[in-house]
Amino acid sequence: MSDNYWLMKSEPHVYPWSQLVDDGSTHWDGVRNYQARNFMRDDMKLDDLVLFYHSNCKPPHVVGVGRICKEGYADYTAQDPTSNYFDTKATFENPRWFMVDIEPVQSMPDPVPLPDLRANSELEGMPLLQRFMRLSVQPVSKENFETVCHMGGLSGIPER
DNA sequence: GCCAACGTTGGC
DNA sequence: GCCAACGTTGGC
Repeated sequence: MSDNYWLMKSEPHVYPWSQLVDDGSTHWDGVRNYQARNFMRDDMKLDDLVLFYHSNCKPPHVVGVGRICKEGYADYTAQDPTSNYFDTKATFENPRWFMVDIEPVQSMPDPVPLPDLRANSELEGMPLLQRFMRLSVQPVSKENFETVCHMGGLSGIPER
């Protein structure tokens, strides 16, 4: 099993954690950034765990742990002219954009606000906490992942 | 709602 | 292939 850990951002007014819990799983469409795409296409593996992060809210916070339940495949919204994410350069042969599927594993009993993450010296160097870090899909070290789980009130990294 | 940083686009 | 203009992100 791969031992990669991740963080994915979602704006709660667009797609909140509670929606993922209700849906049971979702496809992570609409990512239009090459670095984030490459992570999803090349590096995210089945059963990898993901910190689900609510951005663009007060305060931003980590709200749950998810799991990759389908590895990278073509983001079909790029080929759908009616979609907000339509991209004229995406074709069946060369889909250009990729997505994964994610499902909820555990909700954080105590969602972890960004200021708390910043205040924890154990998380120094965590990509999320770097200035002007905009990547919506980013790697997290196992150590950092476990620390955030503890801060959120979990006993450790969830079973998958 | 401000705005800095950064990614992308497109003219040349 | 440079680079200015533009759009987006996302914390504050």
